[in-house]
Amino acid sequence: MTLIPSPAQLPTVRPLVTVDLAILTVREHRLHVLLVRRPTEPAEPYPGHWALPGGFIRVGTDQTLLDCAQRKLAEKTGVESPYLEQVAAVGSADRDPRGWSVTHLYLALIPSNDVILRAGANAAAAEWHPIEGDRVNVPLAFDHESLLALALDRLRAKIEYTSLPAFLLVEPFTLPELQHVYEVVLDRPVEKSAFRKRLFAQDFIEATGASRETGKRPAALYRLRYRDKPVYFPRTFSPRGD
Amino acid sequence: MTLIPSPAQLPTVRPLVTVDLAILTVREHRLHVLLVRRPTEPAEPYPGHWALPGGFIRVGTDQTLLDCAQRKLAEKTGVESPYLEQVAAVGSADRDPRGWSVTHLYLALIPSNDVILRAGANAAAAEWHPIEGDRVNVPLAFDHESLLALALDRLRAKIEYTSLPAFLLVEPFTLPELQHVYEVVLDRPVEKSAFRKRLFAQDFIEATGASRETGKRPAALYRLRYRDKPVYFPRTFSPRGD
DNA sequence: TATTTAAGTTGCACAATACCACTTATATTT
DNA sequence: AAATATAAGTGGTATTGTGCAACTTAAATA
Repeated sequence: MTLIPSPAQLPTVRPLVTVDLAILTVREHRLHVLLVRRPTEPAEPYPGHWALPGGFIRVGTDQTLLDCAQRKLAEKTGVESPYLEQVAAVGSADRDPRGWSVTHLYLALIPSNDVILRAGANAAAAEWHPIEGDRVNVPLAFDHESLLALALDRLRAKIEYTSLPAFLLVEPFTLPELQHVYEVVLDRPVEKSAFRKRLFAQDFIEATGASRETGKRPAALYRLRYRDKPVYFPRTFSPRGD
Repeated sequence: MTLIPSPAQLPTVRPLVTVDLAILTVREHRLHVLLVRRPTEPAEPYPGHWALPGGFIRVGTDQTLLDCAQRKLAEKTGVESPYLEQVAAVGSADRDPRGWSVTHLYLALIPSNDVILRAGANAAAAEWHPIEGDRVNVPLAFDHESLLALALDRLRAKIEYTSLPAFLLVEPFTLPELQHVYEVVLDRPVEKSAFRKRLFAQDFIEATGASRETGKRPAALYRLRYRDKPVYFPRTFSPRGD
């Protein structure tokens, strides 16, 4: 009996593979995260709980991990090309009661203005929830509280030395508006003069010529020179008392 | 006929889930990466090619993604607790001919001295290969060339503002040795005086009292104060001519 | 016209690094 | 033994980007 070369051994038991999104925006002077309600069927884990939007990779539909994240973002928000960044992959035997699972966490920054929330097929409702510190005001399904904390850590770390917050605003925007976004995310005041010098030194914004009337002296409007990626500053922010 | 609540729909077709490691060290004044040879059976993809060490998650064995990375690292090198960091997850329909797959890339830094290379069950040979720029001198299987580039990018970015290179040395080490590791990884000279002032300002190293004879003036030996995590410097390195 | 307020600017202080010259310790050469 | 070479290690000024505070400017309002 001749042995046919045995086919390569592929694992028959495979982990569940998902993508989850921490979609963040600034509304009413506070950072918010988009949450969806899990289905209420008792067969589902965490029925009725709030969760980060996400779901299984669709092997037939999604060409890449990033495609999958973009698809889910568009499904929930209608936003097509926001800032979208992979934060981390978290995988373990016990994070999902249905079995060994790996989730791929993406951070999305979008301006709150141009969002039309859509309840997805697998989610009864989608709502903005304000962020208090590292948490949100409702319990989350699975390990989504720690996923949210990871995304917030990433955002707050990068804000110290990048222009990421610009992606939370609609263009054109004024410098006081941009400064305010920094202050909301960092949860501390930012010094006006140093802030503006940083921006101008990198010249990643340009004046539109127009200005916005706000009741007092009008503020000049700016747009980004490059929409695709953030600018890196040579040093971090940090008030002297550190 | 009564409907039983349908069980939650889990995907029946699931991606392959793997972990790959970029294990880096400095030998003979150059950065090296550990590569293994893929099995030569024709049923295997990329038979006989060099590849980053890695493999499928073992759902029965590995409790977490990190556990899996640690297990594979120990299998190949015998090193138990090096610096190990998740770099990124890369997933797509076409990166592995056997089907939709996601790999989880980890970066490991180890001192070359205490390594005993072991050919694993699924790899005929394990060898150090010198790194030239972003590449290695042999073609790699799958998308491992771009994975390697990702790991190198991460290392080089972090070296600009952290003490990561210390994990590439055995303790105790001298400051000229540490400086040399920085220069090898950055592929540019580092200014001695500024370098030392940075180190001392963070005080993450302490003198052992002993010194190493090198032919000329002996160099003082130092050890790390904290083995678990790198130190972050307040600014990046960068020569003025940038 | 004076006042108020937010937008925007100017100038000096300060901290960390770049760069360069110098001193020190050891081995080697004369 | 003294001079020399070389790598280890130190000190001092220049430069850069931020922190901080006072100032000017432009509009709305009293």
